[in-house]
This record gives sequence, C-alpha cells and structure tokens, in this order.
Amino acid sequence: MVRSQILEAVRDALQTLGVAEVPEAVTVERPGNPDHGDWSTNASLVCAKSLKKNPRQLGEELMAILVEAELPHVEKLEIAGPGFINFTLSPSWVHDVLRTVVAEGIENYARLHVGDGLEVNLEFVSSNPTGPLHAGGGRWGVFGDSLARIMERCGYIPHKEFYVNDRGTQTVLFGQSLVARRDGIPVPAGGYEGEYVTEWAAEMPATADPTEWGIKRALQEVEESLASMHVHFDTWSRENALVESGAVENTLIALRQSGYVYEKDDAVWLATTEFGDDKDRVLIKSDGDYTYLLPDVAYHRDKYNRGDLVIDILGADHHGYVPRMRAALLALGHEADEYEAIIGQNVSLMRGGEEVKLSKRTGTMIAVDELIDDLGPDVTRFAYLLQSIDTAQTIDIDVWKAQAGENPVFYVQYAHARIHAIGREAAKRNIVLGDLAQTDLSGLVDPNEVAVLRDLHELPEILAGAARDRAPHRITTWVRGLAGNFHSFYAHCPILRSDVDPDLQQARLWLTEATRIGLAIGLDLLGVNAPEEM
RNA sequence: GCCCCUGUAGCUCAGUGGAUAGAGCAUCGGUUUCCUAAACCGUGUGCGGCAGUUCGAUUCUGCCCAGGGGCGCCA
Repeated sequence: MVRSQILEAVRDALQTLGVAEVPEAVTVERPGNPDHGDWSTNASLVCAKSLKKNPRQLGEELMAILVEAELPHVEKLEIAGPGFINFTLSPSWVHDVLRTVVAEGIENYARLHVGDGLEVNLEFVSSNPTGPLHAGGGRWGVFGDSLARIMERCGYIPHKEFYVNDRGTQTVLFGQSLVARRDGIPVPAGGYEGEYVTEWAAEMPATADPTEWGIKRALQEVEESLASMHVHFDTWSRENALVESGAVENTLIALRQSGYVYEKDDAVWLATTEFGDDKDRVLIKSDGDYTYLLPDVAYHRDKYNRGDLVIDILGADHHGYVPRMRAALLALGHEADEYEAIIGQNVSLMRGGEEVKLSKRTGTMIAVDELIDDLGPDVTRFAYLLQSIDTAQTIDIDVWKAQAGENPVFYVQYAHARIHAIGREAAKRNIVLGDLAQTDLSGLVDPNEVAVLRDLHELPEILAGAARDRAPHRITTWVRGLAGNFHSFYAHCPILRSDVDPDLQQARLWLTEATRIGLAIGLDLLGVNAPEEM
C-alpha cells in the first residue's frame, strides 16, 4: 500500500544517488506530530555518512528525485529537522485504504503470507493433571490460543498441543491424597491439600484406581475450563503413552548414539553442558526411573511429526528448564532455529484488596473457573491479553468486575455493536448502502475519519509484528485504538442525521463498514466475541 | 553467586533508534431538539541511576540500584 510505495521510491532514489545496498535502517514512518506530514523517512540521516554528504544536502537531492517520481497521493514534500523528508498526502490515500478493506473483507484483509506455510507446533498450559487449572495456567492458555490465531492469519500452520504428565511422583501423590481425603486420614507429606481434593475424593468410586481416576478427573476439569475460555487443542499427548509406545526408549538410544550420554553414580546423564547448560542433567535416576526430562525429550522429538518449528510456552518458574531441552534437541541433530521457548511471567490475582496465592498443594488457589464465573470469558481473555507476556501480571478481580461499565473489553465490543446499531437504524430510516465503486469518498476529510482509516491501514503491519515477536497484546492495543478513534468519529461526524449530505452519508456508512471489518478481525484474533448488540 | 523478566503519570499498563512519550482508571469540569451517554470533549509534576555506542538513546550495550521468578536423581 501507500507506505511500501513510498519506501520503494525512497530506496530507488538512494540507489540512483549511489547507495549500493540500502540499509535496513532506512524506514518510512508515521510521525507523531501531524505538522510533520503523513509519512516521514530518515533516509538522508542514515545514508549521509556513507555518501560523505550532510543530511540536509542529501535530503535535497533525494527530494528532487522523489518529486520527479510523482508518487500517487503525495501532495507535498519537505525537509525538516536534522534531515527528515516529510510526505504530506492528499486524503485520497486513506480512501484507497477504505476500498481495500471493504473489498477484502474479514476473510482476506490483513491476511498475510509471511509464515509461508511453515508448520508450527505450539505447546502450552501442559499443567500436571493433579487439580483444576489455576489462573496462571489460564494465561498460557489464552496466550497460546491467540498466538495460534495470529500465526494462522499470517500464513503459518499452527498445531496446538497439551502435554499430560500422567506419570511420575506428582500424580501418585495426588492419588494418595485423594485416598487420604476419602478415608479421612492425613494427606501424605508433600501431597495435595486443596479443598477440591476432598470434593473429588467424595466422587471417587471405591473400585477406581485413585491415580488413574484422579488424572482423568483433573483433565476433565482442565479441559472444560479451557473450553469455557474458547481454548481448544489439536492434540493431547500423554507421557505414559510415550513410555508404552517405546518412544522414550528409542529416544534414549538416539541420545546414546549422539555420544553425549554417560553413566555416573548409578544414574544416566546427558552432557547438556556441551550445549551451554549450567550442569549436566540426569536422564535416568539411580533408582532406575526416568526423570521428567527424558520422556519430555521423547515428546519433543514426537512433536516434530506435527511441526517443523516447535514452540514451548512456559511459565517463568520453568525457564531454567529451557537450556537442557535445547541441548537435548541439538544433541539429537535438530537445528537451533527449530526450537523456541516463550517464557511467560507469572500471574497473581487480587480480590478484596489482597493477593490470592496460587498453589495447588496448599489449597489457597483460585481456579480459572472462578475467574470466568466472575468476569465471563471475554473479559477474562481480554484481561490476560492486555499486557505483554514479559510482564508479571496482577489481575484485580474486583476492579475488572466493578469496571464492568467502563471496561476496555466492553469499550471495544461496544464499538462493534454500535456499528450494527447504525445499520439497524439505517434500515429503519430506509437508508440503503449503495455500491462502493459508485461512492464518492472525497468528503471523508475530518481528522476523526482519517484517524480510523489510518488505523485500518496499519493492521497488516501490526499483525505481522505480533506474529514475529509472539506478542498477541499488540492486537489488543491496536483494537482498543481503533475502537477509540471510531467512537470519536461517531461523536463528531453524524451519519444518519437528515441534515447530512447524501454522498457524505454514503461515505460515512462505508467507513463504519470498514471499521466493522477491522474490529471483527482484531477481536477474532483475541478470541473475544464481537457482539451485534449489547 | 549465576540465569531469566520487569522498573514509563497517583494506580494498572502501552509505546518508539529520532523531531512535542500515550491509554484506561482515579481527580475536577463540560457534552444529548433525529444514529445506544457501555460514548464524546477538556484537565498532568512521568521514561530508577551512571557511563558507552550513535548525527540522535526512554528505546541498543555495560555496570549499579530496586522488585518478581529460577538455579533438584521434583515437575
């Protein structure tokens, strides 16, 4: 679109002036200050040195070429500040944006191909099947699901997986805890003391295997919680299944063949320090049982059957785990760029002005269900996706509940519902939306109208950045901005009022239609409902 | 001690190698003879500190300070 046309012209001009390879640092950006035009390039600042010219002088030469090029929509060019070239465009450029958005629609606008069909395996949540999903796990669920949506729209083929550690110490302890609660005896040391254990123990049939039953019960709970936030997985993988299929033993053989396995103190070790880990790691304990690591390596190996790039989304408390997994995969011959770990910072919850501790074992935890019950799935998702995954998050339940009227989710949803309300009102007034091709958009010059269209123009770029940087919250930020500019437009620019010129009315109706498309795309990427009325 | 994340407005958080750093909440004050006021408009002492790289650093690098998380033959 416009921006890339300008950038191309700038790069061409630089080459004409003798810049053999135009640096990546040469960019075209939206200046913060409207006095600096619609677009601005730093080209002369970046390239002045290599051409041994001062930036203003180079700017003059660039400008002469750019004027010659007669770029579409460009009305004025000027040099400002230390040597920026500012482009002022006629409003017609945003009108092209409107036509593009409407023509491509929800399905195709901001549908990118940067992913080039790469199959990406995303593993997230993967909590122990020893209790309900806690609010922290909910963050990874919503983040992973939204990232998958974003990557899919960018041309990747995402595959969402949940890994179930249905084997090992924790699940056994959990089973024992259930039995203890059922029989009224003390929970074993390090066992699970949450209230849910007592509740579930009461449901447990006498004949059931406690560990097996407990895992099933917990998984059912977790799956329902995730589903209630519209988080679904393509594959649920079981640790036990990997043991039974021989995948774990095969992985051990493969690791041995790599030459990085050795025995010491009756245990089997992997020399992960050869790949940058702090210390070597045990694969098989001296008691003969696997550590967590070995089956997990087998699992990661298995995941490459369902993706060429494997991404783990982990909580901050697991970040120390990443170097050993990376080392194991490198030992098995995978390339460094085939594995990636996203570390999410922790979530804490506030209620009644106090922090609610999240621990399955001590029992003072808040399950995601409680959050969803209090806030609903849309608010819960939006709250989770409001900020960067790199930031420790505190969700104050009281605030999100109390704010119900002026909450960012409703603010955005209301913008969408408002557009539908306009449509309903238009029908009531027998105002019919005409053919866009026949519509004169030249009346859309109000700053509020232009602001909405500029937002829409930015979506593909924002989306690409969100996918590249694994940052769904950029979509949240963008969609809030679009909703805000739309509300301003609505307040300042009457649409259906009888004193509005018919041509302008049609143009504004098309503007609302383009906005509807943008909001629907943004909300869908977040997995938040776009209501037609509220 | 080592590793990861964070430090931006009273609070919760966005944001950018550039020319005047934003939003919501909170405060105070405005807006409705025809489109939903869940909205709009106005109101601000802020980039933890010190160096370095750069034409230019809040953004990149190093160190320091502060907060969170991790450093098991647990997961």
